[in-house]
Amino acid sequence: MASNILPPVYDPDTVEMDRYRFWLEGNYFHASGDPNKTPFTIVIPPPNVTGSLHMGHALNNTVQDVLIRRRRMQGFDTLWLPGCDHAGIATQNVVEKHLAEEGVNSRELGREAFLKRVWEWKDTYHERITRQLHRLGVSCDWSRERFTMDEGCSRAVRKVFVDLYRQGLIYRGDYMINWCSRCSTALSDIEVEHEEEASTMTHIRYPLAGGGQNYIIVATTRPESMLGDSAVAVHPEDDRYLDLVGKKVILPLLKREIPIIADEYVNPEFGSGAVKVTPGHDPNDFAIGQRHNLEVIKIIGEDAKMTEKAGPYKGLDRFDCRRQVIEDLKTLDLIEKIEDYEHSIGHCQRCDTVVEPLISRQWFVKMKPLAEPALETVKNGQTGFVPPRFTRIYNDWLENIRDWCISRQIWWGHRIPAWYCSCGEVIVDYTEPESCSSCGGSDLSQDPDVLDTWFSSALWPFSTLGWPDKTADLDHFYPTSVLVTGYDIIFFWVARMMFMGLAFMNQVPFHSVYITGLVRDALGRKMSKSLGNGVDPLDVIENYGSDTLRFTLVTGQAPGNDQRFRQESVEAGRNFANKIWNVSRFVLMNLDQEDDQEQPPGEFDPDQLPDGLNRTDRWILHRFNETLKKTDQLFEDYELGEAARLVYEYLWNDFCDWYVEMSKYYLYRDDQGTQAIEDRKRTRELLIYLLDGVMRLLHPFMPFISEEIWQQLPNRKEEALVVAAWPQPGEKIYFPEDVEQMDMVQEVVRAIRNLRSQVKLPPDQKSPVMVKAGGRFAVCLEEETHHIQRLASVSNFSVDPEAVKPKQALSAIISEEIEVYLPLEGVIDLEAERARLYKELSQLEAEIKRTQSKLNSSGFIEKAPAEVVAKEKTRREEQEAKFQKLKQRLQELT
RNA sequence: GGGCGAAUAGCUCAGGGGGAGAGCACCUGCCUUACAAGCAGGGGGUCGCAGGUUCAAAACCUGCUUCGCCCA
Repeated sequence: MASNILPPVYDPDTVEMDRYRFWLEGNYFHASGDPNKTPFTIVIPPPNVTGSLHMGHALNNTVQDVLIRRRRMQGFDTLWLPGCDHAGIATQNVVEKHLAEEGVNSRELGREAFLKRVWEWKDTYHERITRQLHRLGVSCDWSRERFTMDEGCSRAVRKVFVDLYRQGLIYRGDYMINWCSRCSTALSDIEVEHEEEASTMTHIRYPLAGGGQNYIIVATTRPESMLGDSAVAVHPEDDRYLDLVGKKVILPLLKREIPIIADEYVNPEFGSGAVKVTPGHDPNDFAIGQRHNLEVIKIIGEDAKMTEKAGPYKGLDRFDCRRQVIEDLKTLDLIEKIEDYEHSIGHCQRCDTVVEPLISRQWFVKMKPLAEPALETVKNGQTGFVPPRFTRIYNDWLENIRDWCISRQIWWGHRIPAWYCSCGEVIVDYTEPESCSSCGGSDLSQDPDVLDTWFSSALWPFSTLGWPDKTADLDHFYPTSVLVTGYDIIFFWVARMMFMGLAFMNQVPFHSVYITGLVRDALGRKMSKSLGNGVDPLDVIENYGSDTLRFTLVTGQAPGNDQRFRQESVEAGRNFANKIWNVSRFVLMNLDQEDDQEQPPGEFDPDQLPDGLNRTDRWILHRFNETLKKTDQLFEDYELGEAARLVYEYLWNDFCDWYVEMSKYYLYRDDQGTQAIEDRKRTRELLIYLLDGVMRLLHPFMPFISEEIWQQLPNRKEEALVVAAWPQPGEKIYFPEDVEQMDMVQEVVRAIRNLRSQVKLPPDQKSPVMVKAGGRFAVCLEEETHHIQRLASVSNFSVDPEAVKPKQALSAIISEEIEVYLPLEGVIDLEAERARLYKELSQLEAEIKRTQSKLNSSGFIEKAPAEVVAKEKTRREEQEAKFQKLKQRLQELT
């Protein structure tokens, strides 16, 4: 039966297609909300509805799914809450661009019509993202899916805004903000990306007022900003300028008189020690201006063109103006010099336009009071970062936090719940007021701006659970267990969720923050649209299957570290999937042998070990048990890549390469004796048990193939692997002695294979082998004769403590007590054999030297732990014995 | 300028005080009835450099070099 079902090459398409539907139909991802069960909660970092998912999403969601699936199998009430983010500026930009291609100007379209188009866009891409997540196999509870702009989340946003406003933590005012002239909106500080760029430093002479030839030199990277200068500043202790402080200079071009002031901010070492002060267009200058009551002159407008305050330069683009100003200053001979200079320039995160600092009336969140508890809870361990080094990044940022500009001059987003009355009153409320609370008038208009996208994202862990209502979900699932996200949004999102969660829920939003790295291209470059080096996860899924992609991503990553995405790694993952498939085929194929009519394989119970377990059985059970324990520990430490590698190694190296190979002896033995039938039955039971167990272990990483195979296993108790129990280490399974003995058997097999390989004996040409063995391994080697014969192509296998090496034979020395002889019918190549033994001897000599020097050191003998010394001594004895034997073999060949 | 990370086999990366590991690539032999996307065997490394701690360092400490990232 099974052999007919499973083809020899694994085809993920046919398998993965139906499995996801099967899970959905079974409602397995649904969190019960049962208050008696322990919850395990993850809220998804909501993907932007701008476009489709990239490799970073694939990694991020795979990690979450791995964590969630294991917890589900462990019996937690797991909730993985999915959803999307409206992504204000980003989405508005792509839709605007899209409309422009249709020849539609968004601004002309009008607010309502434009928003209608964005909602359509949102629907399309939301659906696409959902489809992609399904393909990836994520086990989200889709019945609880949310969107940052749905009714509930919007209500949460208004509630938070109004409450913070009433607490005095949200205010409106004229301050210096970052302005993107292309997006035509204010940005927060972290939405500005600074890039080092080659530029120039222009040194300008500002003539002193009162005539004469004296002037003071100021240096600037932005000559056009001089049009807005309100002062020249020097350091108060700078001797060079002491007598000039209080005097005035004539601002060139505009001929305004501006004062020379003293301020600690100025670095006297830098340039001439005098700086021009432009309070309207530089944050530091703004601060100086406030200290000295300087006039703020706005010379650059929101359109990045010069205002009328720039006099004759009015209307010029800021960069054209820069060129013109330099030209005009040159004409006046007021340029001292222009030198090359590299400095960092702020760009809009979304469109890369150079950001303009300017004064604007915006809404802000007062950060200090909110930041403090967010710092405190991380310091006292209520929330921890994985890996911990990111704690510092978080702390540094929150400790130096500045107020958060939250208003955006775009249309797509949560409208600010503030209304302005013609009488001047500002009303901030949960719902639209009908009349002015001050004058009673009804001439109210709502603030046209929307909130920073991250304002709503900051509420995500509780707004999605029903807040501000007191819902059962909120009660049960908050705080969430772990947040999985990239280090690039620790400031944007993690920190903000922390302070909002603490402010409104009085509890941290999550206990752990698992930080993933970037998925880069094969050359280590960031994947980007402009480079065209992005790899579409859907392409990988189509070519290799989702399990393969997931396995590749998980094994390729260490927490917080970037990884390169390489074709070769994907192929390795694909090969692993195929290996899993084939070993399962093997097991399933061997379940329906004829004697099953009388004795169908029963169920192996690790807690009721049957009589008759042989050494190989005990060995593999022990190895499986160990793998379970280690994997669990790695899971607890969030070392998912290591955990996946461990499962890989166990499955491939132990289970496939050894246990399955050895099981063939019992399965294929032509023997109808009671013992043989008993062996066959037990072996099948174990194969089923072990395959079942490793499928469970594998399920979080490779859910599709594991579920598919598991569904074909007999003796299933649960209805689906996705909700089957996580495997537990069996308490009675502990066979270290068998493991040691099996290691020796394997070593002997390898030695024989190695000897055979020296003389290129083909596998079907079996040869006799003699083992000279005394001591504790002699019996076990003899008992495992049948395995050694099968695994090493041995005809006659004999174990004898008195064995003597035949003249025409190759030999291998395994230990003090064990030697392997491979007699050869023809004449052996003496020269080659000598060379081989000689090489082995010289390697051994080097090892002896190292061991001996350790043992010669009195410090080592006295200070190293006794067991280390003992180990070293044993090693030395074994080396010596081996050395003597090798020398003897060499002599025999001479 | 401050901080963080990386540097280990030809390539990509794990590891982390007590004999250097994996995958891929390479060489050799095998279409062995689960798998050639495989099996078996093999070669290949002063673990970036220099100091220090230690009986013992690739691992811990200090400094340096190169690359990358974050912040100012």
